[in-house]
Amino acid sequence: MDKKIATIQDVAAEAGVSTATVSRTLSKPSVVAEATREAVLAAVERTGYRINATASNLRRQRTGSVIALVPNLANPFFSQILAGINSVLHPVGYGLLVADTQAGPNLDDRLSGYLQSGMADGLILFDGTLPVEPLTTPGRPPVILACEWMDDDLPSVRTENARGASLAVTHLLEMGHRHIGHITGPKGNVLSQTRLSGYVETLSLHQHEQRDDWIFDGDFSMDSGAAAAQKWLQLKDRPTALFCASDEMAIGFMGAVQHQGIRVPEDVSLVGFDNIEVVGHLSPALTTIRQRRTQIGEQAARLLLDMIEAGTLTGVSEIIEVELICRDSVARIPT
Amino acid sequence: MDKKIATIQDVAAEAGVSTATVSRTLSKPSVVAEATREAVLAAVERTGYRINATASNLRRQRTGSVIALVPNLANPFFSQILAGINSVLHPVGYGLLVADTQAGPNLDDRLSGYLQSGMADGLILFDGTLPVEPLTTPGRPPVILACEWMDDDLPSVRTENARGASLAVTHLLEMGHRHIGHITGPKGNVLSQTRLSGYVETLSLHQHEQRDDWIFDGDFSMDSGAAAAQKWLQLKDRPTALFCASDEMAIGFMGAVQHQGIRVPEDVSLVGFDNIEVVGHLSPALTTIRQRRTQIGEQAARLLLDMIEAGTLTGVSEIIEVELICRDSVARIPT
DNA sequence: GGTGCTCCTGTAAACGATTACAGCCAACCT
DNA sequence: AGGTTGGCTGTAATCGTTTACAGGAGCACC
Repeated sequence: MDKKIATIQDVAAEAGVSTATVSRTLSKPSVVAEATREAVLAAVERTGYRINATASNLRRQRTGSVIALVPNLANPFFSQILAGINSVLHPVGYGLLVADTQAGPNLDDRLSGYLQSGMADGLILFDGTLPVEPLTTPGRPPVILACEWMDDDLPSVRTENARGASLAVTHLLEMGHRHIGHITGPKGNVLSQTRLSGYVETLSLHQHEQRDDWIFDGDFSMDSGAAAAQKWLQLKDRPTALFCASDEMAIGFMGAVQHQGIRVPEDVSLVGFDNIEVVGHLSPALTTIRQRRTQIGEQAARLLLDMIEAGTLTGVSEIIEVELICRDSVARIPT
Repeated sequence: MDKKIATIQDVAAEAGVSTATVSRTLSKPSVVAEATREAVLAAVERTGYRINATASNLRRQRTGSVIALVPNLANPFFSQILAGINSVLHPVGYGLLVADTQAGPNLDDRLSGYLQSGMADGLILFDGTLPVEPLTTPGRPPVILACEWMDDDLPSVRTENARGASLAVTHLLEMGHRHIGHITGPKGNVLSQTRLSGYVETLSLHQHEQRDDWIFDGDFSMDSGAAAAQKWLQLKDRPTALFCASDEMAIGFMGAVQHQGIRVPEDVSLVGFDNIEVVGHLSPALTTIRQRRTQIGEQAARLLLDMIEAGTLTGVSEIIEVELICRDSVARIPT
């Protein structure tokens, strides 16, 4: 029978009221009389009416959705954050659009494309290396940075990266290690830089030896961890412990050295960063710095919603605590 | 200056043409005269005009987005699939909305909510256990199932699950194993069932011993793999090899038994399923069945787009090939 | 009885695009 | 010259809501 989807007109006719009343019943029930409200709701029920989001959004000059702009969607690191974002957005009627900054040709255009497209009421940016220039476009929606951040005063949600690095290195020192290396994240990334300087500063603070060839270039990926392992193996004077800027690199490193018969933690100790789920199931289970990813997502979504509702482009930032998770990848060295 | 975002009216005024011409220039450039086109494009440039997607969608009776309904967004298994979906959707101007079937209270309502919301032109469903009843709603958009599937004739994209199981078990048999166990996925899941029966049938085919206590209940998670390991350890008569219905369970199992000093593959051989990235970096690297996840996403998106453009609710299905990836987690047993 | 409230509801104008339809003009043909 | 054609453009209706504004009903108070 009802081939077509009912519109607000149909409901109005069915209930014998005007469309305005139907609309009000649905959005601000308190202003319509009890009897009318019931009649309308009954009509809604009978017609199977569902509000047309597109029309509603057009009229209300909003889109009802938020874009999460992720550097690489295939990276599982983000999925849990997305879950956190969605858990906040969905209950209040916002949809989550995801987009990949790697897809497509020109990076600059893409960011401004998303900003100006009017496809979303707000943007969650996970990539701190994007050009800032498009962010100055006049009618742009509010933006919040998650995980990474820029030097500008854009609001952001991030974790205590420097403190995480410090926790990791301090732990290694406390376990008696004196030769501590580091595998970095990609160059030019704020996370890499912050964790690296956290590592450097902690060692300086305790006046411990630092050597350039104990710092290995990585890019957060497992493969880069494995590559670092090759470098480490070739070293004459190897550090006895490594702080890895990501769990994935720690996994890659560990797999590669174990393949060569090197034992972890007896021959080399490792501390990771992130506490992704798998590292607890490795053998040895990886000692690491925990980042609460769900919480990052939730906070970012919440702060962004605040900005959207307040209609402002500026907002507060938030720092999420990190925590050292001790497992079995660090050996105690007698001093 | 330009505080407000330019509308098509502004462009029309600026270019000295009607809004219709502007619209045509942007959607079907071939029908407008060269000179006009240039004038319009220049005006677009000057005003910084971006088409308002909401208004366009309302008029065209579409939404320009597709919903991916994932059982658990935090599960990294899906992120690569989402990337595949997006890589197809984005170039043709569709957005990807992601939603979690676990969020919120009533499952039944949620699916029908998404179906009727009119928020999307199509739906990609990753959960084969959802109730089918809402799928009979009249004005619903096209739906495609990915990975999992239902007994109905909904179009789907899936991998060769039975063949994957068969490849895994056959490989173990060829390596000389005669006592082969299995860790299953969650009960009631088609993937679990199909992989389990693939396992059973392959063993039957070769007339090999099967024992109920060699089949361990799992749910695809690492924890459930670790739990299976405990059961396996308590067994008097242990299978020498296990086919795990997911890589994650294989990881959990391997971690747990290695923790007890059991060696893989010398003491127990393992084959996983999925080929998630991390398993290549484990030690030993896991032998597994590869599912091309990006391809699953791409195909699902492509088939769904076909249905959307054709305006039909029925479509073709696609089966993606699997492949055995031999690594180091299976020992050869002298026979 | 008139005035002023309060409560509720209806009218109608937006929101910003797309597109069927019609009209205009120039060129071409007979 | 008149008719036809084809290429291009403009007019205006339309998509389905929301909401400012106005209006009517009922009531109380002076």
